[in-house]
Amino acid sequence: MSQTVDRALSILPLLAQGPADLGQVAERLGVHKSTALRLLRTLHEHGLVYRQEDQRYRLGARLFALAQEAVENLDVREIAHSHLVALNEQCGHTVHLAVYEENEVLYIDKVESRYPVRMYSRIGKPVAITVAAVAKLLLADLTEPERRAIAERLDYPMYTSRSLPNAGAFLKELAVVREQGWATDLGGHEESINCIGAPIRGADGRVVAAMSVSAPNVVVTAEELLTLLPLVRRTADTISREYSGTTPTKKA
Amino acid sequence: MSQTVDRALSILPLLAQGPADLGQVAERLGVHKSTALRLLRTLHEHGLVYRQEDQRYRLGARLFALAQEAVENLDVREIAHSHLVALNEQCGHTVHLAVYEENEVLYIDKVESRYPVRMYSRIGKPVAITVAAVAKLLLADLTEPERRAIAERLDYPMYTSRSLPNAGAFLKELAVVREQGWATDLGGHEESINCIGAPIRGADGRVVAAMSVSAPNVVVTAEELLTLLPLVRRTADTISREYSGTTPTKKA
DNA sequence: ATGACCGTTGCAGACAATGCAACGATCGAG
DNA sequence: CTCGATCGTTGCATTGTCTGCAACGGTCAT
Repeated sequence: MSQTVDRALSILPLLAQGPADLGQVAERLGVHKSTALRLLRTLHEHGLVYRQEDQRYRLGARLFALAQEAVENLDVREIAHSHLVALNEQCGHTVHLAVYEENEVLYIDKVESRYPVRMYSRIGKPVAITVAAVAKLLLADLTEPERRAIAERLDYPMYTSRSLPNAGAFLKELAVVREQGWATDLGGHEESINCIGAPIRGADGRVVAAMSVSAPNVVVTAEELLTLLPLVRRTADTISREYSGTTPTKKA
Repeated sequence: MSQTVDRALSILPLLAQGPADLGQVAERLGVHKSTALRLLRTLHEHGLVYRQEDQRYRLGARLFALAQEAVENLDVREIAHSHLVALNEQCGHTVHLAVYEENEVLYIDKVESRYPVRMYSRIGKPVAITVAAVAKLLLADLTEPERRAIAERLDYPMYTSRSLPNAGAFLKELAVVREQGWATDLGGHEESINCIGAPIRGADGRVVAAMSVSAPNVVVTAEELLTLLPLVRRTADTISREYSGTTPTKKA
C-alpha cells in the first residue's frame, strides 16, 4: 500500500538471512543505491538495523526489545504463566503455550523440562503447524471454510513416518480434535517426542491459545504421558476461567 | 531521513506499549486517519502488526521471527553457547552472554541456574548498563572519548546503595575493569545478587561480547563466587580463541 | 601512484503519499 | 425498531517527498 515503507520493511527479512552491504541491499530491492541508503538510515535511526564495523548492516537491537515488549503485553500469557509453572512442577516436563496468528502458530511461552533431556524449541519460533498438538487445537477452532483454506495452502513435510501426510488427513485430525477437546502429537514431529495439549478459551468460547506438555520417549511412554491428560485439561480450564473473568480488553 | 518510513516505524514502539485503535495511532502520530491506516496496512502486510478481533492493532508475529533469526545469526552466540552450558554444569549458576550495540547492552544468551532461586532476566532485555558486570566489560573496551560521552549521557539509577552513583564513579570503575580484564557486580543491581564477568575478544583484541555468572547471596557469598573467577576467565578465553579462529565473516 | 570500488551528497523531476470529504458499517440509546 | 454517533474505509486532486542521476571523496588493492 505504501511503496516506500514496503521497500524499507522488505529489508528486514533480507537482513535476517545475514549481514549485507549497501550494494547488496540495493540490488536485492531493485532500487538505486542512494535510495537504499536512505531507507537503511531511517531503519537505523529506529534501531531496527545495526551497522557493524565492516560497514555491513545487520538486524538491530531494538528488534529484540520490541519483540520482548510485544510478548509481555499478551494478556493470555501473563495469566497463564504461573499455571504453566505449576504444571511443570507437578509433572516435570516441558510446557508450551502457543497462539495462532495470520496463518502461523507460534510459541509465546515455555517452561523447561526439569529432566536433563530437553527438546529444542524457542519462544517466537513458528511451530510445525501440521503436526504439533497446539497447532491442531488452534486450527481446529476455526470455521470450516477457514480450516479448508488453510489446510490446502499448507505443506505437509514428513518429519517422521507418523507426520500427517496431506490436507485430507489433517482436516480429519482437526475434526477429531475439535470434537474431543484435546490433541496429541505422538512422534509426528520428532520420532521420540510425544505431546498432549488442551485449548484455552475466552469468554465467548473461542480458542485463544493452546498449551501442551511434551516429553521424550526415554522419559515416559506415550501411554504414561496420556495419564496426564486430565491434569493438563484441568490446568487449561483454570486458565480459561481466569482469562474469561478479566475484562477482555482491560488496558488503556 | 524518510518521512513516510519514519512515521511507519514510529508506530511500532507505540504499539509496544499496548494495543491501540486507528484513531489513537493517527492522533499520536499527528497524521490523518487515512494516512495512519495506510501505514498500518503496510506494516500488516509484512506481519509486523496484527489486527485483533476488536480491530485494534498489536505488534505482530513476524517481529518474533525476525528477532529470532537475528539472534541466531550472531556468530559469537553460536560459538559461545556450548561453553556457557558447560560452565553452568560446573558451577550451577545462571550464565549470561551480552553484547554492546548503539548505546545499549543486551543479553543475547542465557543458561538458567540449576538452583531453585533464579534471577529475573530475559534474552533481548536491555541490561542495567551502569551496574551490570557485562556492561562494564563491554563499555570499558571503548575508546576514552567514547566512554566519556556515554558516561555523561547515562542515568545513574540507585538500584541499591551499592549502585554506581554518577559518571565519575562509573568511569573510574571502567578504568579498573579495563586494567584487570574482568568485572564484578556485587549487589549493585539487586541487593542480594552478585555477578562476576569476563570479556570475549575477537582476533584484533577488541571486546566483542561479555559473559557473566550470577548467583544470589543465599546460595553463595560474594567471596565464594569470586573463587569461580579463574574458571570464568578461562571459559571466556576459550570462547575468544575459538571465535578468533573462525573467519570473522563467514556466511554468505 | 593509480585505478577501482563503495558509500555519500545535492539536485531537479516525477511519482507517490497526504489530507479532505463522503460513504458504509457497527453499535448503543431512545 | 429507528435514529444518531462513531469508527474504519475509499476515491481524488494537490502537494510534497521520495527517487534516480551524476559527481565527489575516501579506502583498499594492484
